[in-house]
Amino acid sequence: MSKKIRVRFAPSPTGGLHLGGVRTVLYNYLFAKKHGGEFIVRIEDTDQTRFVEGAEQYIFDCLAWCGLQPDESPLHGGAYGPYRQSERKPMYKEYAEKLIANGHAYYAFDTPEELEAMRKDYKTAENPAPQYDGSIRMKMRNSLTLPATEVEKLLAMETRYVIRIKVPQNETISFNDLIHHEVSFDSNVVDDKVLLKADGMPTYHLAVVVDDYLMKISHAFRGEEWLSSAPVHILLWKYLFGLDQMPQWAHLPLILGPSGKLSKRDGAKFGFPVYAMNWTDAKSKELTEGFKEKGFLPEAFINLLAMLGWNSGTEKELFSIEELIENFSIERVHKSGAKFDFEKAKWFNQEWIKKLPVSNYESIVKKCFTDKDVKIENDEYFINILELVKDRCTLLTDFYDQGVYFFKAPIQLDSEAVKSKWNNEKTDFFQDYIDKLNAIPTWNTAEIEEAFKHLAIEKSIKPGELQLPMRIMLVGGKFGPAVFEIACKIGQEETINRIKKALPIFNA
RNA sequence: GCCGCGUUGGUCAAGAGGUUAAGACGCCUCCCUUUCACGGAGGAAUCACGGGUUCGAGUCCCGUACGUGGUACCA
Repeated sequence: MSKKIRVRFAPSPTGGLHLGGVRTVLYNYLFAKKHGGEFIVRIEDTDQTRFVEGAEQYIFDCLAWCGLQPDESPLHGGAYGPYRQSERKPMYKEYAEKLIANGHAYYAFDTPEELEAMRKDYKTAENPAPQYDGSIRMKMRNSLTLPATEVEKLLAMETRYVIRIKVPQNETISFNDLIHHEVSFDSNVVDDKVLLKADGMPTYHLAVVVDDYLMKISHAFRGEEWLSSAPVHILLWKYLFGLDQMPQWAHLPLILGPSGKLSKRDGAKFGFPVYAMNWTDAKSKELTEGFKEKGFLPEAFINLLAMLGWNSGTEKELFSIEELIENFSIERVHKSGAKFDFEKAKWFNQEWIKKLPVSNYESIVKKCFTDKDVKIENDEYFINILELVKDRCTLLTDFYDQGVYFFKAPIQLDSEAVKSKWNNEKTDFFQDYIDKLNAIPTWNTAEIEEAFKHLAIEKSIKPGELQLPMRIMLVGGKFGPAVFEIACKIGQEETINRIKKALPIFNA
């Protein structure tokens, strides 16, 4: 009885992959994995005017980064290919013609100009956007209004035509959505959507039902922006394959930006990424930053996306992909859209930085350093440093600022922080401290600190008043782990050098 | 305009007729720390509105408002 679980993500290769898209992938993936099913990626490239070179590969790169690998796709193979709709073109026409034969669709010969005229002529105050529907299809040029001989002739002459669905009048079209439950529409407000375009390509509406059928899709998850066109799909399933064959629908809530629907613009305006990875528009050369390049861990990205529209019902918020698979349930997906909050997103990343062993992201962070010409010669030392500063980083890119001073002396010293309390006694202290440091036989944190405190007491200065200047000398600013720890890590010679270099700056 | 979907603190949210309406992010205060974080303790802040139903409504029903999506030979 119960079919094998098969779900699909069906993107159009037209540009960057945004948050909402990845979340749709994620929910598909989680559902499939939880039920031992298959996750398919089908490329919906039926609109040749919007096709963008490289966009398909980019989508797969994003999925790979997120760790959401398809079981079947144009790149991964599978038994239900081809997985690009452009390569399936002949299949759709067959079904469109079947619909005509059964009286559920018709040829329409109206030119774009005629359609435009129709929209203008029938436009009224109450109906500002007239549709090609049951109330006006009999006034247009199609195989319903033209004599059969005329239709034959037009077809024989290879006149450009489209095939439109003939939506019945006065019916209630309803279906049971996994998230919204019972949803229904009055068929009179559903228009006769184009099924097959003049170029022979199917529209989304035809393609999605034909392919979902042929690929044996059991559950269809998609964004809520599709809910309004669901009645067309329901009708098509009814006419073509039978409602009992239809997948279970789940229309996922939208992810909103600070003001309405989340857009690429929001990202630019508010300074957060909306795409999974960097995307450069081929024409404008405009670069849109991605979560990956912003310094997000894929674990965190997945985690935060999962929580945007779903909740386990417990207080747990940090989930690994395995835990998500185990806990996910479509019943707990919310009905309403969620506003994306970058602050919370950063919190997830910070938590994952703390949670994961540094070896997980060492190479990514290393690249941040080498990109800025800081050479990492000792991996063990590098990992050590990362461990030391990880609590201070919310993005992977933060490691650079939090850790550079372990590899090279600070260029700028925040001398303003010490100036007001700086005096000759302190200069004197540090000069003597240099000698003490030189005398330390085995360089370690305890010895460095011991020498510091003894000398401070000897000179009757509170050690606390000397720690900040010392920190500025070594780090350059008011941040970082314990000072003596830092001194220990950077070494005897380097510590002394930095103090020597800083003294004249403080005295200036 | 019409149609669909939605509405618990600033944000994410728990909640399935009876709760002092969880928790998290952010914000504020304090502790820890003579740095910055981490960690810990506390605080401010919410059921869109109006009618019902009910002994009792954030929870059910109806309206209104607001938000959001659709209204293409785009997906």
